[in-house]
Amino acid sequence: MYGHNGGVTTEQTLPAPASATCCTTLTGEPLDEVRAREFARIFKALADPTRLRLVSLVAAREGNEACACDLIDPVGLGQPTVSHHLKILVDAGILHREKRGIWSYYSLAAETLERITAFLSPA
Amino acid sequence: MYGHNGGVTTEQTLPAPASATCCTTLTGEPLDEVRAREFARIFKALADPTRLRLVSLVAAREGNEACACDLIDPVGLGQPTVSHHLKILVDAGILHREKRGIWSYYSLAAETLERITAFLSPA
DNA sequence: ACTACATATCGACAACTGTCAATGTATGGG
DNA sequence: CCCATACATTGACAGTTGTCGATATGTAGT
Repeated sequence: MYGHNGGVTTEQTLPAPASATCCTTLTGEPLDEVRAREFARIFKALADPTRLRLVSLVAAREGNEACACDLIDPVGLGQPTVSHHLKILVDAGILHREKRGIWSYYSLAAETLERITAFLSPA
Repeated sequence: MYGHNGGVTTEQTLPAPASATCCTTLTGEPLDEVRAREFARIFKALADPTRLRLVSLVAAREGNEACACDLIDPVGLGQPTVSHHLKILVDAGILHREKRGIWSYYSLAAETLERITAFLSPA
């Protein structure tokens, strides 16, 4: 009776969970495996100090938007590392990216943050 | 007969950072490294499908409380693995544990969940 | 004491993660 | 075209994580 859920691996570049995560709450029906994986993906993106600081740095900007170049110095890590973290946040649907000329501008994805708070709120 | 309340032990190991995380919001002042680490620790506990399902299974119970034995079969993993995940959730301050007789009862820690929603809500 | 049961802990393993240096890919200015 | 700038990608590495089987701890009943 020992269920083995071996290597459930390799999902790459889902744009955003979106559909099934809508309206789901922690205190509602017990999460099925699919939804649990989708929400875990979002929480995983927030489960790193550097990424939390990046999100808060974006949120602190006028218009909730910041250039990548403005984010590198404050977190004190290398440019490739910051780029890597930003990619994870974008893939999880927490930030939006928009290229303008040379620069990449990142902004808060309010939809996802609202979905997370809705998920946790009736606790 | 389910436990006679004789040795009810509500152990609490490092419930949560609490102090510095109080009232902190994502959209307020940019997170310093200490607070970022504290919130990352909570999100990390939620960043796993199995643990999300465990929390939702507890939340689905009457009184937001469940025995560990009720949680093992639904998630389909081994008992040591479930015990490990529950420990992580307790250490992160997301669940409370209370031993009654032979059983360990887990319940939602509303304080922590509220702090997370407060952290994300003004998004 | 012995047995049965519920849970926690340990040791090990593969898989994943965060970080960096090096390199690649645009974009705009001269 | 050449070059500097802003980001992204790659490859490598140590550290962490999820899972298991085996074992330990603890509680209650006989």
